[in-house]
Amino acid sequence: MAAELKVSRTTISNAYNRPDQLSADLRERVLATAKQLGYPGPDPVARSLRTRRAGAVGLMITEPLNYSFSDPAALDFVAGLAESCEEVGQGLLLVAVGPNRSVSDGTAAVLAAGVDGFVVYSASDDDPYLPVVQQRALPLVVVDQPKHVAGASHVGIDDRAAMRAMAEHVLELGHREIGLLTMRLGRERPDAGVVAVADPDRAGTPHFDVQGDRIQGVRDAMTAHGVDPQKLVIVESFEHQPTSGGLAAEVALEANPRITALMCTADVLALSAMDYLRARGIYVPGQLTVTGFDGIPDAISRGLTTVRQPSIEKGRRAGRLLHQPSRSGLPEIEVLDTELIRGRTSGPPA
Amino acid sequence: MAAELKVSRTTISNAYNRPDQLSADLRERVLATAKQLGYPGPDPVARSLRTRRAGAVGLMITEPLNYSFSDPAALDFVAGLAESCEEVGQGLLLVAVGPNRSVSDGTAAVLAAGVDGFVVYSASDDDPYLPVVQQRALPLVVVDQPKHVAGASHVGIDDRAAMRAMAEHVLELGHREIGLLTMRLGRERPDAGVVAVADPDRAGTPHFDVQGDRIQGVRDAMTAHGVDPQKLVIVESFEHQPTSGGLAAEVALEANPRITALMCTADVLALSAMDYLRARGIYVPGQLTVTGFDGIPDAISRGLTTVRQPSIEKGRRAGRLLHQPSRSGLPEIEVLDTELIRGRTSGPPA
DNA sequence: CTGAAAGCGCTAACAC
DNA sequence: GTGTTAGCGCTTTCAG
Repeated sequence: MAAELKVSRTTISNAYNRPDQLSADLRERVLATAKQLGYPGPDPVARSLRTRRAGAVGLMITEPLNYSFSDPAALDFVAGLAESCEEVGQGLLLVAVGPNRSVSDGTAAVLAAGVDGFVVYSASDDDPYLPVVQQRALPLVVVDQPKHVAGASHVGIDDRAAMRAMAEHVLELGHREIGLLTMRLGRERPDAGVVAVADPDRAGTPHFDVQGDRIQGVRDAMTAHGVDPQKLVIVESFEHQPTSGGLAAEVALEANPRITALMCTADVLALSAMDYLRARGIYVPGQLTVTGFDGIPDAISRGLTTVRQPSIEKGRRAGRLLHQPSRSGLPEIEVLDTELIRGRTSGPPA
Repeated sequence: MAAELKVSRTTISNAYNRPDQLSADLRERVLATAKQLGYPGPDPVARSLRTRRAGAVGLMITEPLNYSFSDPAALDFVAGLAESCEEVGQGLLLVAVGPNRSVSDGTAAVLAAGVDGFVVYSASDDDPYLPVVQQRALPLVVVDQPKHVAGASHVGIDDRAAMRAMAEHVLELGHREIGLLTMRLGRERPDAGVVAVADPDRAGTPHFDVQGDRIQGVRDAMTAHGVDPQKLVIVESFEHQPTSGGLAAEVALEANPRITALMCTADVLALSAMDYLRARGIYVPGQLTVTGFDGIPDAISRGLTTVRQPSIEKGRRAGRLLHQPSRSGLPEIEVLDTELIRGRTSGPPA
């Protein structure tokens, strides 16, 4: 350290961190000499070690990156989180631990993150990195899923109720044969294929709580309407491609050609399904009702019947939970509101 | 440090970092005791201080966050960078220093970032944070702009040539009255308004090199075709809203109703302009030719005549430059290829 | 294969 | 308003 320019290290430190602790004149001189000597200012790492604050929060992304970066809802969440970090002058450290990477590498990355707290976004309940991030013993906020993580705060919505409301809407229109297109239900690729009808085993014990809750929501509504919930055809799209929804729609209609409504657990799925149906000359909602979930701008502008959830707000809340922890120190649960949007893609069955 | 479980600190350290340096049995015992004692493993910050490696790269974003998160081209860049970081097990630290924040706060954030290198994405040549990040004396990669930063590597395209090629295309179709819709040309909001014709002063000395080069490219082509480059109507959109392109189109057509071609420096601008024109009942390309820049998926699918640039690849390259620096240690310049896409939005003037 | 000692660069307490 | 001292938690020689 350049204490040798003329004064002690404290003075240097003060020059940078406490302008009021020394004469403006001296401070000027210190800074000038520093610049001249090429001293880049206090080392942030050393400072972090001493102050025990890293000045950043970690965002652990366990899904493949192209997944997160292609879903507007996920991006909105990140934007909201980034925004709340910017507000308080914190950095946001993306820790990507997708399937392209060995678990040990990923573990190392989580362990190496110099952060003051973690946000976990939408992980499966058996995610291998969850124990690792818990081990860090830092403030932790889980967004969306898993729904229950010991010691972690949570930000999410009532997926079951929201999806149930959507299913009520569909059932009230008169639909009885329903297909549900869902994102992956487990970390492992299903034997049946990348896009396939989920076998009862897999659909019965989903490792992604959000998907599970939404399935349950549909079944709740079916039961309430006297429809056998076992009749629901669930198609799982394991990957996240622009055409996934279309493929899933095709699989669903093959599995049960009498389906009159396709409910999707994400707008991106629904929009892709609509593209597929249009290409096939199938009219929406005349011949088939399609519903989504998320309320992304594209869905709204295309008139999709969907559930709007406040994705940006989720990010902001997650940030806030980290930046201004509750006085009790106990984890907090925030359940945000959703809104059913009746668009132009749902109508009575043909 | 929990050296007191039974052995020395070295042994603990080795247990975590050098499994081969001690008996598997002892290692087991150490790890078990650690878990029992609730020792979360080596502190990443202390380790970074000692090893002089932070395990992360910083991404400095000087534009407002909603700007970056609403432009697919910018997102693709981030995705590419994140991908290359994931590959090598590095984190990606977002340092947002937008205009919502005081310069001193932003400076502090840049100075506080515990990273091994920085990427600066698309900043103005007079950005106040540029000197700060340079002061850090870390490996630095600038993407897009400014085109020349001392000591920094650069990843970008030949904006001038790419835009010139597009202008040639437009001129060859016969257009002579051209409007150019561009992103902001300076950090300060122009006096004329958020969306306004850029006065010669402002258009003549743009602080965003990319925009400047693209303007120059259009003028090059005009000159080559014997058209007075001063006739070009340049409309600057200072902010980045979904309707910005439409507003800019309106301003351009008001300034010169004889315009037959609207060239845009971004697809998002062009698509918004198309929406506006459609709402006004103006046919593209029948009555007006519209061109874009970037080659985002939406533009391609809507048949926009545009320039495709490899945004994801830019991110990957930027990451690579940081992760595997040249052996010479000298800054490197990478100029990526672009491709002119002749879509369905350009045609002969009416 | 294991231990002792040094020190990364900084800031917080406290004395002057 | 300025200097002295101690130590954040770790890894890295170097000896045993």
